[in-house]
Amino acid sequence: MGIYEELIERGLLAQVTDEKEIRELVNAGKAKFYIGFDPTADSLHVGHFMALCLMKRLQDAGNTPVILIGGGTAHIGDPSGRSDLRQMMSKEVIDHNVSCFKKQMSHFINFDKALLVNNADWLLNLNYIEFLRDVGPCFSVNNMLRAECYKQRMERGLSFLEFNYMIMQAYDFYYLHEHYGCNMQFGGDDQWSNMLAGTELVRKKTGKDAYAMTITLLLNSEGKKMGKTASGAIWLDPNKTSPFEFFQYWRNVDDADVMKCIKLLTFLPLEQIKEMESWEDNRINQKKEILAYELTKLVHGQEEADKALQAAKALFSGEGDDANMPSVEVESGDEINILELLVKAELVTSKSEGRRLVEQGGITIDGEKKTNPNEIIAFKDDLKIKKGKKVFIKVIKK
RNA sequence: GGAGGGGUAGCGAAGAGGCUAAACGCGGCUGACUGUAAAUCAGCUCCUUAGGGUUCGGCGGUUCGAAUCUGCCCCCCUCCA
Repeated sequence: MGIYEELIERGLLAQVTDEKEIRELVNAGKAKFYIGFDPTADSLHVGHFMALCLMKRLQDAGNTPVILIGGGTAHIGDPSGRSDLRQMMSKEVIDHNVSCFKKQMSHFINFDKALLVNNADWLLNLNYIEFLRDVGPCFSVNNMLRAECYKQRMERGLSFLEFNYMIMQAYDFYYLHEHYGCNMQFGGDDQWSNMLAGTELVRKKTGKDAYAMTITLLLNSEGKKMGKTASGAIWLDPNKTSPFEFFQYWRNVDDADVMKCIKLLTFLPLEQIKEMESWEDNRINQKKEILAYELTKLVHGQEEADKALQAAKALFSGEGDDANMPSVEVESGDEINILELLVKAELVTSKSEGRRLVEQGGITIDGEKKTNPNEIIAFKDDLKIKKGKKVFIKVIKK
């Protein structure tokens, strides 16, 4: 089985421009493919994770990844699937984010056999008139307006700035094709129209074929994007989302989504996954544990994954070692008001919220349920606080 | 540039001088039931030193009293040019 078949089997591919050609290219390890990353935050998140995994898979099969950092396109902002205008980012912020991305990706991709480019290097110096005369004739506004990615914005308003995003992305492909021999583009399925614009531009300008394929968007059984919680994205940066939180996110996915995630995101061999599919229902929690462990290992390394697993076992089933429980340091005297403690430990954002929690019986400290919001807690070295059913934290006195 | 409509809590959306810290829905939190799942049910969901305090795009004004009336400003949408 070739890598292409494996990708299909895992359900990773959403759309391709030319199945036969792409299959041959990829299976022969002859694809030089690019994926764009918009540096709109200072860390990659789970949404990027799929793309990184796909890159790794293809790289392992002998293909060459080209990682394109959208340092230039970030100045415009992609309107695809967006209901509102993106905030314009300053050059300093973009540069900072770019460097953070580089660092994170290097844990993942073998850069000896990959390229990393930043489209700021060619987009920022374009001359408007020259550029328009160069690629402008290749784009039909009529066609662009029909593109799915603008639909939503056609109703709410689309600025000319954002309208140009597609052209920039298409130009990237053309540029990479010319300068680096890049013959394929990958991206999220929401990028499909932008990517098609690229293959068409390459064809019109050079007469050569270029290919595009999209990765399935990671949706849960309700059709919502995964990798987000109420408080924001799940980040790959351990300082923004701790390995334990990361582990717990996957440990808690819906039953209906477990096997899909395992297929899509882990590197477990397909035979093993098939075997897991035949497991009885009561092993669902084992599956979730495997999913969480594998993904944590991929992103944060084996050691962190082991720690997260141990901590989870200690907290939820009483086995294992609770030394790896997530912790925070708090400055305090030997006694502290319970509400103040909760706020300082960042378990709640206000004392009102803490008061509510305590009154509703949601706080347990060192195994003892607290219901009096005015209680003064003796604070010697550390306290184990449980908030609700799933949030555990060890508060250490600074 | 002209005409009209609009900006209310994380989101959607009521409210049109006091009874409004602001209906309702979603989301979120806690509890019950469970399997660290889903579904369901109950409560909670601005801050607080628990006395109060600060909110309805922004800054002023009228009034005993303003999310509600008013002046200017900012932003968004629709139609016309």
